[in-house]
Amino acid sequence: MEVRVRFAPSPTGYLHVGGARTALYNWLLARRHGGSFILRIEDTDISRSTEEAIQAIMEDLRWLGLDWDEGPEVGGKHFPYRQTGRYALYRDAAMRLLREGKAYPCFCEPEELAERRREALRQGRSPMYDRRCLALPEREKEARMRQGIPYALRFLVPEGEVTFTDLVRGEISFRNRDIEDFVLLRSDGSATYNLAVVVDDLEMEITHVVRGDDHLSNTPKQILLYRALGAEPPAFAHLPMIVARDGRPLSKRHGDVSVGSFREKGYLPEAMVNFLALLGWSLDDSTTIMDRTTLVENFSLERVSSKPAVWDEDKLLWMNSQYIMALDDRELAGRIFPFLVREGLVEESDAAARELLVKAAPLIRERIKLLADAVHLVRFLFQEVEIEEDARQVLEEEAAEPVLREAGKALLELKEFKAPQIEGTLRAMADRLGLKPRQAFQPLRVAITGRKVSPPLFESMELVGRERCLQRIARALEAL
RNA sequence: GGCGCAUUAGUCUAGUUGGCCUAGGACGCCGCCCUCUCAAGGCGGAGAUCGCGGGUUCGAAUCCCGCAUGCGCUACCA
Repeated sequence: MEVRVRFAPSPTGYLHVGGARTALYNWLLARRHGGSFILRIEDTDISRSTEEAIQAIMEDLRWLGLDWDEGPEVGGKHFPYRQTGRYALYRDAAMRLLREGKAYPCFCEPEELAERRREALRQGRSPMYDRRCLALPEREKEARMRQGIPYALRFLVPEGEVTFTDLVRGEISFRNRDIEDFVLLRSDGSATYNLAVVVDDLEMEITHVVRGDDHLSNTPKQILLYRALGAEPPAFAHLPMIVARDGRPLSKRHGDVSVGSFREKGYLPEAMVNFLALLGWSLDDSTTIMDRTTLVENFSLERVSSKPAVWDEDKLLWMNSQYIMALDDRELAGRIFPFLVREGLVEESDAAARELLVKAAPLIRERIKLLADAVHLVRFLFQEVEIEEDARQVLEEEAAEPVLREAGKALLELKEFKAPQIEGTLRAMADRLGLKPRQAFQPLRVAITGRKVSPPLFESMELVGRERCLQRIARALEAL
């Protein structure tokens, strides 16, 4: 049987890392088994769903390389792939349940239900629906319906218990008497989450429901619904939550955890994917860096952990640096370039700048953990330098003036303005002045790059070029 | 209150059927080396009585029971 999985975000905000991991695991499972990965937008909550959020979620999924086989923009035979277009399906299912006596109308008002719930809690009782509308005489129900009194449709939870095998956690069971008669259709006719998911997963022939842990207690309700509809439930796998260091579920409270924000900070999608994959899953006892192919070839739900994982950005950062170091010059430059454009350092169309960046790539590769880190490291290549505040002190040191003076002369006489030659002549100069390398080179670094920290000096000078180097040295000298 | 799930170092985790675990790997941290700055790299180090308490066993992180803590659900949200 073909493996069919889905990622079903509700577009009430941006895709956050927890959602991204859920999507990734689903995608991985589909790719591992040559199945289908379906994207379905759960926008039954119209008031909170937005079109922008849908677009943003799709953009983030694409950025991560999680392509869907069916869903918005790609279509599929189970169209449409957003719940707002599937009302008829939910209604049909609900009405069928009503006809078969597996659901019943409830005329209770939301406010009064809320009040009863509060009261129950106050008295230490379980705040479950008391089925008072189920007890209504048939004639009374019909009368009220005829009068047009709005009603919600509740599922009549049967007796017994629900036991299922979660692919991550093993056997889990719930007693039905702990499950209340949940609402299927709201009084405005719209479907609630539990009804919609079941109807959709059924209609879309989903074989594995892989989702967050927070849905674990919804599962028995859904299984009951599958059975009531005369269908076999799919397999379930509940992923542990991603929490912050304080042990609470990761959320906005802990800073921006949207996938988009990581992209903007300069994380690589391949690093995100690798890191996300390892948040709750492992290949073995030692493999940490894995490319997409390795992930696809080895992913299995059996190796998914059931304990919540703490989001550790330090490790993500390290992983990102690993992926950055693995990029070749041109690729790395290509990824950094947009960040320079964003900073206004270069024009999008500046081909020469692109080439210069390619040459600078080997100098910065091991010095950045985020693509955005490159900006301040290469700024001096694209802009005249402005000496940074904390770098001025370097020029105030005693050795600064003679170094700049002598270096200027030495560089002027150099036949070939290449890193090895530059290094040779500058080291000789340092010897002549009786200075340690550091004493001799720091003032030059500040003059050329404007900062105390920069890519390797000689290579940087080569890229800046003789003329500009001499100008910068002269300027620094004037400023003394 | 009820129901459910989880519990190996600061963190991610390995540990699938009890012995190869005096608990392995990685991030982070500390030290040394390398060094023109910063990194990267190399070498080394600290850090876990495997939540707690019982039990089963020749032997338990691994099996059983109890407890504690945390989290989730308990909506006409998803």
